[in-house]
Amino acid sequence: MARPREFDRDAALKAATEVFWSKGFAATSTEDLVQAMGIGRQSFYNAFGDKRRLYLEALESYYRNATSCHIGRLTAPASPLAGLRDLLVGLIPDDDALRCKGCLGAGSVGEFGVTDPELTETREKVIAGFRAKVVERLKEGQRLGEIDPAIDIEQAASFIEITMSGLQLAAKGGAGAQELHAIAAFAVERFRA
Amino acid sequence: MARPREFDRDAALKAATEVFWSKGFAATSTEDLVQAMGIGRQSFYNAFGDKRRLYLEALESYYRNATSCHIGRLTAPASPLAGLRDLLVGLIPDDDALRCKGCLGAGSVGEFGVTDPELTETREKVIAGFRAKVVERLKEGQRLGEIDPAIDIEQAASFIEITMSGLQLAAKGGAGAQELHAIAAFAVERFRA
DNA sequence: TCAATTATGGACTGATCAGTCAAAAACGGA
DNA sequence: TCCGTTTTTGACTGATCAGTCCATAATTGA
Repeated sequence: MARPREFDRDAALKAATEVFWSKGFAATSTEDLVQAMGIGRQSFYNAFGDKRRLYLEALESYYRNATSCHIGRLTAPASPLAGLRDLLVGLIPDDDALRCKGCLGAGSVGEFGVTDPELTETREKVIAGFRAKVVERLKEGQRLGEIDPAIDIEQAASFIEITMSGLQLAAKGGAGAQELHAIAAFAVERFRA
Repeated sequence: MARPREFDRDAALKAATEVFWSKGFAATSTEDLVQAMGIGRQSFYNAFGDKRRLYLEALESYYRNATSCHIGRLTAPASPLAGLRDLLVGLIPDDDALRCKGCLGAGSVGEFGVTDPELTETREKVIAGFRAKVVERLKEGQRLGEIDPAIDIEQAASFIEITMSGLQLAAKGGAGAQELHAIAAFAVERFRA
């Protein structure tokens, strides 16, 4: 019983995500956003609240999608070590333009740190779920004798997370795909029994 | 034969560096800067050019100082492996407020990526010099039998760089000092013969 | 003492910022 | 058809942005 929305909310969110991803939060203006989203100013505020709300929403959907992809690569191969390798290697796109955008999640940590509790909470919730899967795969690796039994699982999981961040920052800094793929494989190889 | 500057240029630069370090480039206003630097607006533009010039200068002096500290820790111990460990552990301050500021260099990569050639050049020059020292220490480690001779030196050096970035991003994200110290030690331990 | 030069303080610029307002338009239910 | 509700459009808000202008002050060499 009211006028229906003319634009596709999901598509607009996706367009906004791209802008935030490329430019960061602070350097993105609402004008940039409405332009990229192809909607009017008031529609923007009606549908998404404000700039910060939109950023939160974009980040959340980005995390959801990225995490699901990560877990897919982590768990697809029969070999746990291969799964971990695919996880890390898969972070690095071959396409230059895509790779040097880095990771929106890493970008938000770099830009906000721990200054925004809502953002921090979202991040930690996502990471906790993902980390559990990594731990699972690491344990499996030790059970199968692929991974050095002397390695502490929790530390190894933290190490994987750190390596992911490092790879994504290096990608943003312009490192080449081949080089980064090699480093990813190198890191996982350090676990081999 | 002209009026001398009333403020200490180095101190002002240091104050500006702190602001950029805490807030990033885009989120820092010139008003923030002149306030923190304790100087007038015109003095600011006289002495430092403009906001971007000041950022470049701040980043350069930050890099110079940080790199010298890194190399100090890397080369101090007799054991190469201990040097690498001290390098990584030393990235992580115990003080919470300091630690969660992360690294200005990492921040600049996150914020600008490869979009600013001048900034990228500065970064790459610094990293090249530092990396050479890491390579040196890795070779020494292999010579002394501390480091697994099967490990490729160049990949190991890249891996150290990646781990440094990862640790600093995690610190910015609020990770604890103990946890990060443990991960740093864990990473280096992966090299042991 | 004065001329040349640079630093300083404060007002000022047009541009852009995030966000709001009001009026018109498009729909579903009655 | 007409009413209630929501979307859309475009103008508009005060605040803040980076950077400039100008008059005054402080210094040194002549």
